[in-house]
Amino acid sequence: MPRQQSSYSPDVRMRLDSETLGLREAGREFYRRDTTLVARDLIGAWLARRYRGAWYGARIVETEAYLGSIDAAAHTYGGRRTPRVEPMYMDGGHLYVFLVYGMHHCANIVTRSEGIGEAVLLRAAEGPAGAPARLLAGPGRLCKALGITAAHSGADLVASGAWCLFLRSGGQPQIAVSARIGVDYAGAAREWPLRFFDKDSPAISRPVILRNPRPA
DNA sequence: CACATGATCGCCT
DNA sequence: GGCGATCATGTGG
Repeated sequence: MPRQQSSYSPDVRMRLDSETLGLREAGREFYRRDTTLVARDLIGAWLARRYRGAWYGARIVETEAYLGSIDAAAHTYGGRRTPRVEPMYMDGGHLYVFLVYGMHHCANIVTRSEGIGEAVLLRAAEGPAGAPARLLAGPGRLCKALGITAAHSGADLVASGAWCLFLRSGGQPQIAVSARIGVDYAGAAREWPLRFFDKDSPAISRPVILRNPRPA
């Protein structure tokens, strides 16, 4: 049977509320810190993109840290360098975007300094008020809704004019931790508690992952 | 609700 | 040549 494309309209890009533009912008040093800390601090931040003169954005509610050469789940495991992953070795604050399963994109924010190869995967976000609740609930959906593709791999989030990250202000969200999703091939690293999500968000990609879902 | 399946292609071995 | 840092749909309980 022929498969229907997504039921969401293909070109929806989330318009950023003008009031959120008053938040403070993350500078280079924010991204150069410890990758796991950055992954935590990205919960509640707004990723914004300028497209044809207007700003669009979403509030990040779920992330995963990928720890480079020591992390069997990371594309840079063992210090591997290929053309695809080269942006992951850029200075903190750049985008690393790749295609999975031949049809979905995954967006990451590079952390630490040039040559290290660590990053944070953006797994889910909430659109501005009025957007469908689960429009950005998953890494592929997030990229689709914001119009992010592999062509954006290597883009700079700091002072580029086309991208911006606004840090959360005010109340701290309740942040929960779990193992990462979809990395069962990664040996011991599959258990590492490197997934962070806003407990109260309706837009997280999956509910809490149980450690022992099916005891014998 | 909980699975199971197929789509689809760039990348790396 | 094999396989994903996924998702939408379909089945059955």
